[in-house]
Amino acid sequence: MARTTGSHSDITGPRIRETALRLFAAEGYAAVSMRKIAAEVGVQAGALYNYTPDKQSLLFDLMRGHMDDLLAARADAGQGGTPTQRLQEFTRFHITYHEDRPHEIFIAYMELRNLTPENFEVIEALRGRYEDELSGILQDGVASGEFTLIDPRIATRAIISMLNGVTTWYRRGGRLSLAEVEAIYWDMVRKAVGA
Amino acid sequence: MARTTGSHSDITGPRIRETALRLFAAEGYAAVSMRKIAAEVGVQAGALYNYTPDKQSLLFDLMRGHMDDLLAARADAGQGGTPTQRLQEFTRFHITYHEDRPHEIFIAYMELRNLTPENFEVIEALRGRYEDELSGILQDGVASGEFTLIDPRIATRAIISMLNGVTTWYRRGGRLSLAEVEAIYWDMVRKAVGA
DNA sequence: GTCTATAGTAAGATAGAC
DNA sequence: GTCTATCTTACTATAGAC
Repeated sequence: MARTTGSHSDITGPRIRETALRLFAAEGYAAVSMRKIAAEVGVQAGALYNYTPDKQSLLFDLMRGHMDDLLAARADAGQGGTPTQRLQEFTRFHITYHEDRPHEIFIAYMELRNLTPENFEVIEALRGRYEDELSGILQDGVASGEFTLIDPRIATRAIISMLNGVTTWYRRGGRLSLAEVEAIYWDMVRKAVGA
Repeated sequence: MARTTGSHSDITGPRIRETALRLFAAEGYAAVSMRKIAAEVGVQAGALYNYTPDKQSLLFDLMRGHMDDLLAARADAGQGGTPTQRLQEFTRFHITYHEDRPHEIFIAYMELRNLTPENFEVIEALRGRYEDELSGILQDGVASGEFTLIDPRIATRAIISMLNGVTTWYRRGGRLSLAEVEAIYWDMVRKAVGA
């Protein structure tokens, strides 16, 4: 798999990002060396520094890219309707979007502690924007009387935690289809908020 | 804080475990060096090896100790009553037990990937035993007609994920008391299972 | 753009003095 | 039981040839 001398920036760049993402998710940022990433990509360690100034930037760029993509995809998704309809759409969106991005969501929540303080602030702000969408839905639902929640802010965190858990066990081709998973989780979320 | 020569096995042992637990939870197993643990304990790095054969054993012993304690505490907790009563007790137990052990639960779920395969098998089996308790409650509730769940196995994972999320944000002395947190989560769990 | 080679640092773990 | 000192390995990052 190792390559000889040559120019491959259009291939190597994405491969470095994909490989780093996969390894960071599987083994953790601190446990993955630049040499290991390079070996799996098929280059020498020094070549990585043509694409990232350092290892921390590699992690940060992966996380920021994921959050930007997530927020953009969310902005494109359906947002109208009653709070119940919006909550169902949020549940469906969250599960579907992350279904084939288990690495991204895992890193986004687990590698926060390995970011420098400045980088952490940026990612945390983006994460807050995403979770505010769910908070808004829950608050609207309580206001309209559709939902019965003791504490919408805590409910936001509870629902996000529950939905994120999907990626820890769901595997395509397993016992359940994605549509079935969505139905099971929506059933629990809907009932949990009292809709 | 550094100590001079002397015998302190009764003090140093627990301090090493406490310090390693805290640092592993805060920064991750791979990111914490033996030198760093030793520095916070107040000994030199070499002294740690009087208490653990290696770093991996230190992590494994912490995780196994936590799971053993958790299962023992669970065995002592109330187990009788209807499925609804048992589910409420499980919810209360899980939140209360982990409230002042956020480091332990964080490590138990996040550092699994840093265990050797043999050690992973042991911890995973203990974790399965704990989650089986919840699965049993949910299955009994479905059988008795108290709960309406599409898939009790998925519900088990969803509820565990939701409850584990508590430790990521709950801080003693914050806006909510532990009793309030228990009430909020029980309200959502109860409704989610259709009780 | 990638290579080889290496500088400089830090890691896990051990040996032997006290 | 702890210390100092060290072995060996591995790490991030850089320099210069091609």
